[in-house]
Amino acid sequence: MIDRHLMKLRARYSISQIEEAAIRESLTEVARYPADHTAIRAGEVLTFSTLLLDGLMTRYKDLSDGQRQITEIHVPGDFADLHSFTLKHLDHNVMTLTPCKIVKSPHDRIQKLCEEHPRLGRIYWFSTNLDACIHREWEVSLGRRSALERTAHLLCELQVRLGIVGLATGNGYALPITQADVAECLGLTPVHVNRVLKELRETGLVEFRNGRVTIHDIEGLKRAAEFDPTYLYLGQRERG
Amino acid sequence: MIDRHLMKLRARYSISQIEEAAIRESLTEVARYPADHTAIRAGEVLTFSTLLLDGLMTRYKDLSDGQRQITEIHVPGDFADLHSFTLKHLDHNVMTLTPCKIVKSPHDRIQKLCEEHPRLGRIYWFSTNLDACIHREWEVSLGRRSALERTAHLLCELQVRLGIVGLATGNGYALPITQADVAECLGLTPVHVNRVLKELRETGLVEFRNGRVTIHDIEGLKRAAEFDPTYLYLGQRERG
DNA sequence: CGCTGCTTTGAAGCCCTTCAAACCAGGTGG
DNA sequence: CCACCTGGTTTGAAGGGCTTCAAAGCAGCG
Repeated sequence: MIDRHLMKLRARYSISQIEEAAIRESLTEVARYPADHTAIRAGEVLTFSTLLLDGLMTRYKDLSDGQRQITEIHVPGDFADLHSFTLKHLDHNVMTLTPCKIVKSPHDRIQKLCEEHPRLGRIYWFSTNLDACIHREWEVSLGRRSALERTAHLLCELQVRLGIVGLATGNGYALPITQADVAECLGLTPVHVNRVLKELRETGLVEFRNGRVTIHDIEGLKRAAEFDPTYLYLGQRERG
Repeated sequence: MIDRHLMKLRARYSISQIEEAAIRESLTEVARYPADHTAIRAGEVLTFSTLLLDGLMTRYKDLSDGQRQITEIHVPGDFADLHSFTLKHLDHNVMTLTPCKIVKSPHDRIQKLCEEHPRLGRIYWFSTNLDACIHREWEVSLGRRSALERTAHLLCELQVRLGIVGLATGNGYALPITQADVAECLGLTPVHVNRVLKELRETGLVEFRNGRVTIHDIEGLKRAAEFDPTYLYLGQRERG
């Protein structure tokens, strides 16, 4: 059930059988949410974190004029809100982009897990810091990259992150979201996202149609995005 | 020496004398850096974290064409790179904006601190998550707010964060950085930052001159920025 | 007293937005 | 079985916010 979560962890750290069992014990209730469901509202007191098993979720903030900024996309294997373990309530909302399956991890169990397995505690701390790395890279995109670069960069990031959990090949991946969703990630209008996607398609780099990303030229796409996956901290990070 | 760090912590948590002593013991060497000094380069292996005592530092990323995006400003009392405790090397650079005084906290001591004082461990975990909150708020600014709103928002954020550590009053604070630095925070050109600052000045909201921010209308400024400080998680977070 | 780095201002241009409408596919009901 | 509806995609035309390029102004300093 939590295979993808373990794949994500093991892309950076080795996880022993004992640790794996401890992680499993920290999980409780499974739930399913429909698409476009706000799972967590900013400000509400949380007593558990949400591990995404299947589907896509996002963190987002709304502005008073109805605009919305998505600050991160979550793929299966991610905790959508592990940071709520320390924050207790969130500064942002969390919603599903697609129908999702999740499993809850109560904060008292996470605390027990961290106390009994300090190394896992540090790995989960790392995991929240990895979210911050993604936030920083998005800041760079939003602040300095052109619409085309930004779009290409997002598609590269998802290719890598979905690839880690076995949901992407070199050719592409399922991405059953709308162009409006992409626009909310990129700080653009849906109209302009549409034009950018057209350009990416016509230059033969990548195609995003019918909820699927098909990459025709991965190297060209990375070049267009100036994509450097270092910020995703792949590869084993310590022995043992 | 670490008064401001303690002020920052105590703005959210109570810290006992024992915990305070333990924190002090985790610190070693003090260092001074000149302005515009790159203290940490992306990728280099780190064995300690850097606590900023005095001055201003930033996290930033460079792009191949020479553009730069600052992803966070650090004020006295902040760790510039507590996340290096889990990341071991950074995905970004850290530099001084002004002459700075820092103190180092070796990772092995932080680990000891967290093991012997698990509550402090969680508070430091929280602290890195607070950086992520700031990153998210900046994503919103960069993605959705106009140049004027963005600028006003940054000035509000710094007013609050410097206020926590006793470096700002309701009237303003010292901010000895250039308009070009501000531009690198906001994803704008220095020229446009200059025009926006002129507008903020002429509408009587705030003045940024000679390395000092003078706030003439704090409520108006907050309104212009749609500033909501919730994301800074002020106020006591638990009993005890 | 001229150099240097920062700020300020002007003019022109472009990237992206805005507004509007057509197109298209899938689902529903008559 | 097709007309209709709905949500998403696509395209066009006009406009605006910010950039780019250029140069002048200004303060601190050797």
